[in-house]
Amino acid sequence: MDIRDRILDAAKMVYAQHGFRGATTRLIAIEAGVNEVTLFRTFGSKAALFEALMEAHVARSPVSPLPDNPVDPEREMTEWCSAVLRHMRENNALIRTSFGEIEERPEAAVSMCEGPNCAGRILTDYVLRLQSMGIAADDGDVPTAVAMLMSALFGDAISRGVMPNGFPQPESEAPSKYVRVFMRALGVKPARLRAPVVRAAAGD
Amino acid sequence: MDIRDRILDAAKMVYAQHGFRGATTRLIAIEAGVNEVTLFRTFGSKAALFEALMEAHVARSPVSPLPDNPVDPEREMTEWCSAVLRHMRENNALIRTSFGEIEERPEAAVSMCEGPNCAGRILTDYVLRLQSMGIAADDGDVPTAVAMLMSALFGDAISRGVMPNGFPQPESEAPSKYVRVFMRALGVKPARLRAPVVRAAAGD
DNA sequence: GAAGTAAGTAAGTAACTACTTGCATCACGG
DNA sequence: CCGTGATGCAAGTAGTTACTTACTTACTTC
Repeated sequence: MDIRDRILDAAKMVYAQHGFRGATTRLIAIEAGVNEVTLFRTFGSKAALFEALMEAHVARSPVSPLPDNPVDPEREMTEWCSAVLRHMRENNALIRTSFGEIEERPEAAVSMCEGPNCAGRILTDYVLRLQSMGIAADDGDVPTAVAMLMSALFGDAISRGVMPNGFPQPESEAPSKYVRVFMRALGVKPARLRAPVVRAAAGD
Repeated sequence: MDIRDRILDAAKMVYAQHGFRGATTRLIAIEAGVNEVTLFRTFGSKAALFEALMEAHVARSPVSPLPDNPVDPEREMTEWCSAVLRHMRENNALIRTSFGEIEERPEAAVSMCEGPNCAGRILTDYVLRLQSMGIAADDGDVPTAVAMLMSALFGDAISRGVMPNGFPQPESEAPSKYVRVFMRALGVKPARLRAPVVRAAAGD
């Protein structure tokens, strides 16, 4: 791998674990397996390195889509939530650290929020489609329910490690549980009550 | 105020803003209006000061109660959520910072979680009472719904500043909106629809 | 007024941190 | 074979940080 990318990767790891102040150029260089001087020659300064890091991070954050034409809302939303949650969990230390430094370095947290912000809009649009199709009740408070679901994913990714019994068990079924509660809050009927055909795959 | 408490208060503020590494003994001393040497004479070391700080913090975190005999669930839960959310918002920088340092100093975040953990149990018990009274549907997923509501409060307190449009507007009405969605998810009827007699299940 | 105690002041120490400089090494193309 | 550019290495600089030491000041109590 390119030296620049190796340093960026190392910086990401070290930053996630130790924060900006704790992520010393020495540690980053060791983690990247390069000389500390190389780091300065490549990026100029620690601050510049972190700017590059944030840019690189937002550049390659995937955004999970939701189908334009909902067919099986429960399954579709569960898969979507699983993907979003997995992504958040993979980056959980990074998210926590950047949030913890909002006061001193807001840019980092703002970068981190682009993904979730976008995800929230995607989900909102999807649910509005469900409403207009008559699949979801038309008196549901969509923005609030979406905020709650997104917060649940966020909280799960970030806090489950510290307070495991505050979250649904087992971990692997959390997304489907969140989605079912979400659906009920918005008056979305489970598939088997809507369609003439029944479930072939009864999950639980 | 006692010098010890003045230092503890200052430490809390400075820590919330700058994190453990950034909260230098010098800054804390200035903020407390005492000499830096006094700080060391009082607590011995920076680490010991922070231990004392966490202890003091959990010692005086209030826990909002919920009535033993529910009368008006919507009002009661809304008031409770407002209180919990207010408390979280007041400490939002502190919560963020301690969460951001979980990897390096887990104790701080664990202390911060005691409150929410306890709050979650209180809410769960309350909802179970609603269920046994027939006010809430008996097929609702209480633990998951509670997790989602608590996450919503947590997320609101912590992230609203960075992504305001991810949360219900206006800020002041967020608690009541969360509660309404929560109630619907658990099949709790608004007060006016609840007759003295219980009707058959699966209304929606 | 003596004695004790809590606080301030000034100065210093050892370790660490971001960053620089100067020089050696090595791969590669002409 | 020679130059060039990327990298490593050793050393150094200036600033910061936790913590210490030695001394002074002010207030209380006997």
